[in-house]
Amino acid sequence: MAPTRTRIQTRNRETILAAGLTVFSGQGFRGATLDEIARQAGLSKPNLLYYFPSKEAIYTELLEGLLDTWLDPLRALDPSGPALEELLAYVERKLSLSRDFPLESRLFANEILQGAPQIGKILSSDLKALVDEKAAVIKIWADDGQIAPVDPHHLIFSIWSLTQHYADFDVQVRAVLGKADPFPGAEAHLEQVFRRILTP
Amino acid sequence: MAPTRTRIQTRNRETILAAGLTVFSGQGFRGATLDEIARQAGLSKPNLLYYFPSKEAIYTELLEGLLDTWLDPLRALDPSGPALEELLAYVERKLSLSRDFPLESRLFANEILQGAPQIGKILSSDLKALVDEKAAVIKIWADDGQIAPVDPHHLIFSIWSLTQHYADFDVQVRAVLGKADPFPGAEAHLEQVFRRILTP
DNA sequence: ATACGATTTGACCAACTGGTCAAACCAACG
DNA sequence: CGTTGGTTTGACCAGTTGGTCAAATCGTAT
Repeated sequence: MAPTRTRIQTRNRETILAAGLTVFSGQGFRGATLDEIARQAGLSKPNLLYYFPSKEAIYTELLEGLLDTWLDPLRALDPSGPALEELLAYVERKLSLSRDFPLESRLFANEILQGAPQIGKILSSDLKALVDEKAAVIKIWADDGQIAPVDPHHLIFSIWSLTQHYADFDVQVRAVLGKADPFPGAEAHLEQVFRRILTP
Repeated sequence: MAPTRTRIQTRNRETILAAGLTVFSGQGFRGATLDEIARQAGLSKPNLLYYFPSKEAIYTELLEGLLDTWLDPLRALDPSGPALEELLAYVERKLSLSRDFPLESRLFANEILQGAPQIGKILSSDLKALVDEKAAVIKIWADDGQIAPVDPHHLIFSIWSLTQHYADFDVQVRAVLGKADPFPGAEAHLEQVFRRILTP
């Protein structure tokens, strides 16, 4: 059963996780320090370690809590829905995650970039299984002629890539565009792009 | 004028930069250590610091040396060439960089992810200028009807995103696909995708 | 109020960090 | 051979790192 927690425990664990998200997403696991996380959280370092047994525990809990949220949009892809609309809705849900949770996106990107030492196993088991399942759905849609023929796995990679780019490379995108919020333009562009890719 | 260098200097500086590339691209700037770079290079730590004044100097030299190579494919986009072929060739050049220089790609990705503390300035000056120039070319092509209408800046972002994904998220791609080299599939997929996006 | 467990912290530690320095080493040229 | 300048290193340093611990403080149920 889940451990019983006091109000204070719940609040402080959340504060710490929020601070950890900020620091880990900007520095990666090795580059982040407990002192910095403690400062961000407004707690003393020993106090952090009263709520979490180690630096790694904070990081792991963040990543695992994140993964579900991150895959929900793909899970929601409905095999019985209209193919094109389902895929466009998936793109939009994924882009919304980038807009609303950029830190989470960068945390994940950092982990993968550094070789996925913590979640590598999960990627090749759970994630692979989910992707294979949804790729099969996409293949059926393509074979049916509901969408243009396309490699289902690479299509999924393309969706991930294009949507997460706006969170992960935010600094670059803004530097090139000037100061403007890139998301309105991104959304219109991506809808247009995927319509052209997928329309039979 | 460029500093005169002995044979040993040239060789050791290259060894150090190669080691630095490996370590920085896997850990980011803060996460990397001089000890680890020295170990990778097969040199002692004080010896590293005989060739470079600081950790940051190694990192900066790597990044700056990289940036030119990284932007060459975009520079080579020829306004007088046939639009679709030019853009498809650009995609292929960019994908080749991902295949042949994945460490360089990840080093760059790490720098951007962490807020581009070293090259932020260059992004909003040189990079922005280059992108604006090439975006204007693409706009003309679209207005001419040589390619389908598309937001030029976001098109460039899409090319960067889709091609670099296979280097930066290599671990994830391989985990999902199984062990296979993803690049042959990626190349065919991306050509198909950009043909559909750009064909008028 | 008081007693109890939950919470917080200052002091501390060993390992590691980027970096320094003087001394040793080495290659090549006269 | 010897000297000279480039090269290498062991010993060292001050600051930082993740983590520990006993003692102090707090909250609250009685």
